[in-house]
Amino acid sequence: MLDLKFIRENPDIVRQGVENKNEKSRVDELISLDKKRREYIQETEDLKAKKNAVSNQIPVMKKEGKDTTSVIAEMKSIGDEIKVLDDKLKDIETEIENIVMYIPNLPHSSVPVGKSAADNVEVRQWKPDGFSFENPEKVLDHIELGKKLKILDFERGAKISGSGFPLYIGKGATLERALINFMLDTHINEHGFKEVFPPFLVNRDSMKGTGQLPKMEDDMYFINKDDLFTIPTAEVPITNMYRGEILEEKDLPIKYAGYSACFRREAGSYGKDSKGFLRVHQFNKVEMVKFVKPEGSYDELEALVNDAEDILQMLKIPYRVLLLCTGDLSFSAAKCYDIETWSPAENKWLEASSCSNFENFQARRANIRYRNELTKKPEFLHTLNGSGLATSRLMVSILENYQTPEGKIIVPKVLQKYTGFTVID
RNA sequence: GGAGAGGUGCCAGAGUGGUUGAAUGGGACGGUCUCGAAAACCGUUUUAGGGCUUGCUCUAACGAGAGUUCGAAUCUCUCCCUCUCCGCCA
Repeated sequence: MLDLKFIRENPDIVRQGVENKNEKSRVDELISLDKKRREYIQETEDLKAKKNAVSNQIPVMKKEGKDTTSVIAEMKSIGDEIKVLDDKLKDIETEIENIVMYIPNLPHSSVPVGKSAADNVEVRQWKPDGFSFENPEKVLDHIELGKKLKILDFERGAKISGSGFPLYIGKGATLERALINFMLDTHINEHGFKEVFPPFLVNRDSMKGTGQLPKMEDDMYFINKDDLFTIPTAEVPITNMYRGEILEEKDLPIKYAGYSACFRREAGSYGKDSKGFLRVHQFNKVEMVKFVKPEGSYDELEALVNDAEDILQMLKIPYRVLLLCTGDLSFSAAKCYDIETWSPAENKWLEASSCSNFENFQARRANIRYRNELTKKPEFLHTLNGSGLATSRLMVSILENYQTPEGKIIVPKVLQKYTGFTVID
């Protein structure tokens, strides 16, 4: 959520930012509503002040034995007036909220302006020693490998739940678990994160806090009976840990890493890049979330990307880092890097991580503040999060990059102590 | 799911219709005292929003929302949460 005062004072900046994000805005409407809102506030508060003053006199008058019936009657009519104004005010505030909750975060000045993913900028590429994009041998894709080695079963997953719910079996399941543990351990022991294991179902306020609602409601699984949403990412429960709280400046930055299953309806995306693991309704992810002071948040973003990259370097998976252009940025993000890993069978890059700085956009929605030691005032902090990383797309790269000409899979060195085996055959 | 108790400031805890944004205690911060510290004493200590002469002023908030009333932390209703007991259960 953007600051109403900021919108009021900088309508052009807001309009431009929203346009660069390929979104529509109702800034003008918002500004005129805001003006009306302030007029109503003044009117209603003047009446309330008067009412309070007179009401406080009533007990005094009674004590003095004076007749209060006419004052009471007068206050009653003022009360009715206040009620009418308050109702109007509430309507306006609801309308303002409806507009403001749909205004996206503005892109940071360092983000390239662009329309679509084609305008994203490659920042760097990394590949292990001796790696080549050319493959003399025939490479199997992850679906073929999964079937041949009996470690992935998409058909039975579909029978149990539906398409997009993969089933991991035997060494495939162990490898998945090993990967999760390896990533968590690395972030906790080497990158200074604290482990958290969050709930997978969250309430409506949490979904609003991180920006999934109201805009993306159709993409979320919803349990009507209990008014709960399955999380699309651990970002939601972890960021909302501090919703409505004021933190101490000395405790910042706060860094959490947590595993969760992630649930996405992916409404309307059937057919496109949807085979196997490429687009699924349930996947596993280790998420990193940071709560930081505003002034250092862009350094924290760079560090966050590096922490995610570390995992891939240890796994020896080729990857590249993209700086997303304005048009490809998500609703809540001010700046975002995607990390894509290489799939030799698809012969393309697959998005495995997204690291974003939300500045105070989420903090404002979720009302997460810290007390500035200098000013002693509560201020909104900045939130960031990054996948570190999502296993499903990463699993594609691991299986495909680590296959042998005979169609076996070598377990990456760093995962071997977690799996207890070195080859899948 | 059933029965009961309860949700007040950083914490503890009073307050059952009338200047109560809230007693009292603790903590924290500032000051006096001290070589220094402790103790003692004095003072400060929620947040959001509006207005203008930016310092003041007004409004709102005692789990959330609605209601009664001239006036609500206090009364009524709905919801949420916590605790205790019972039931069920990984």
